[in-house]
Amino acid sequence: MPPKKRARGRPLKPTTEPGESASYGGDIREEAVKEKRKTSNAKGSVKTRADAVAPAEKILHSFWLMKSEPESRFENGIDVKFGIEDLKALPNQTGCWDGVRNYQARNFMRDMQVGQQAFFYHSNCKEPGIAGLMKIVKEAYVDHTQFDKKDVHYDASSKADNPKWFMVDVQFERMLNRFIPLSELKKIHLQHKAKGGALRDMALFTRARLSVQPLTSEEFDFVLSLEDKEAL
DNA sequence: GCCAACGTTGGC
DNA sequence: GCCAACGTTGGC
Repeated sequence: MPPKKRARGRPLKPTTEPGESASYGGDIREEAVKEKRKTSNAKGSVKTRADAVAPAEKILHSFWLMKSEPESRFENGIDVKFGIEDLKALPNQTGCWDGVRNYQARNFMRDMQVGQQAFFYHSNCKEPGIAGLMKIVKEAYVDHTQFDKKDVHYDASSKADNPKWFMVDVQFERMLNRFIPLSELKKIHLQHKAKGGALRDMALFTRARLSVQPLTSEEFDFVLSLEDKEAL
């Protein structure tokens, strides 16, 4: 992989570990495990034994939304700004998505596969929303910034022999034909929640604070289709 | 700049 | 293992 400048994810403060059993980490997968246990448990009891069931297959998501801040904001004297234009400006238009310090978001990054697409979402700014598309070009590997005392996302609790935090490499793919503002997505989400539709359960609204989130292919296609339609 | 939502921590 | 206090996210 080309060595490159950094792209930063949502500059979350380093948190100390609650252990790997993050409350939401792989929630969907856990649901799948539960289902599997139910059906494969001969006694059909509520109680299940972990060693009595076959491991559930990993349910892998294929589409993603990743948040970053396009406007300057200083954290410990360091500017955490990283918008889609910053990614575009890097060599090979590629950067590593470092600085993610949330277990659920980390787990999703570890599920990412090379070639998958992600929306670049602008957060904490004048007009939040989806700016463009990028591609995962390197699967999850250790986020070196957790060991760098000078880095905003330094995590003293993470040990080199058992790193807590990971990142992926992303490459700019293209801008959307138009910026899709959060406000518009929200209106659609509310409509779909009331009457049904692709965005009824979109993580952007059901898990607003999650900085790396999966989309179903229906959600992805729907959002993408908006770029060629008139703004609401 | 406010503050609701919610993830994390730590006391018990 | 509960849950109150705390800290952060991120829209508004």
